[in-house]
Amino acid sequence: MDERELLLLGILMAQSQYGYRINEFIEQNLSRVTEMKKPTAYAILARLRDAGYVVEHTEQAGNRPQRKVYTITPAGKARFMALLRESLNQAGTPLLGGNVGLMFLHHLDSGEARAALRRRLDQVRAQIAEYEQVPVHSQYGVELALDRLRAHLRAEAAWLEQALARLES
Amino acid sequence: MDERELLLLGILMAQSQYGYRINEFIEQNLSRVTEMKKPTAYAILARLRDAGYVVEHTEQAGNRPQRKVYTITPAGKARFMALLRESLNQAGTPLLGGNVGLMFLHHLDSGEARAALRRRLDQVRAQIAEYEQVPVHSQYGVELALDRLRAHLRAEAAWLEQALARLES
DNA sequence: TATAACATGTAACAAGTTACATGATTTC
DNA sequence: GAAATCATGTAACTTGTTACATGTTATA
Repeated sequence: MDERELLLLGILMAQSQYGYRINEFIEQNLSRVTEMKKPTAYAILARLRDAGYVVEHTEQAGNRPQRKVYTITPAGKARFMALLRESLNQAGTPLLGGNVGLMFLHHLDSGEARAALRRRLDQVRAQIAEYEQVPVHSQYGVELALDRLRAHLRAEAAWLEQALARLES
Repeated sequence: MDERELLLLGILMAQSQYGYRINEFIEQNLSRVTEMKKPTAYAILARLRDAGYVVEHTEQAGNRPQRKVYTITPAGKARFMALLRESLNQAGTPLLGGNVGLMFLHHLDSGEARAALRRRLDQVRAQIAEYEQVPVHSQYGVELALDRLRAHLRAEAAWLEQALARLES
């Protein structure tokens, strides 16, 4: 199941768009949800077109470079719903990074270990603060995803606090 | 920063080992921490050898196929500590999957949306139950990493419950 | 007048996975 | 006698990233 394909189709469900704008939107608003880069977006858009999930028509605004506007087809909408159901029905284990370091924490003396975890805690708290300030752009359901990320950040902070408390004793 | 390199060096910090056993250990005990596959492990081991972080000596037990046993060198130990510090000091945003689906949850009618989240909740609860049963093999610091994963699974369950409650109202 | 923004892409590269190759040996 | 385990790897494939190519038009 390709989350990127679902994302692009989902964006096109709301309105027809050209690649540059889609990528721009992702970079500016969805950096926390996906890390898809520009050439990848263009490539997947072309793939979706070849598969008949979207149609492409070129558009020219004034004498600016021509745009390739993508519009989702009925087949694309069906594909979107199928991918959406697939994605929502699978929980997906949170395989988060940073675990390997924790595994070997005991190789540091307890002073350094605590200092490292404290630094990590500070970073997580900073991230939480940053997320609180993210504007509530209720476009699509971004808030739901952001809310989930916030919950996990808070869980990470709480876990670090608890791990630190255990190290103190 | 390559977590896999850190992992292999960390395993070799405890004892010299040959590739097959290392991979076996990872598959059996660390499937939740890393998804590194066999050929990748062999490749990184060879790379570490070329870099002088480990030395390789072949060993033959009876007339079984010969093993390449890897032993960490002083340079390897230094490298391990450097990677460990680097890994521990960076928090790393939990970029978890499944967010894209959530973004488009509103494309399902509320009945189906709730059903999907409930299924997801069931899966997360099942995973939590599974984790409770993981034997406490205090080899290395696996428990610390597992404890963190458990915390995130519980946070995910709590978040899903809350999201469901919001959908009901 | 230089540089950033607009708009689309290609090409080279990096990294990891799957499938396959090899050959002995224990287990069913 | 067949299949699984032991043990190491290679080769082909997949996927995505970075860097580059191209050409126009606002902006500093």
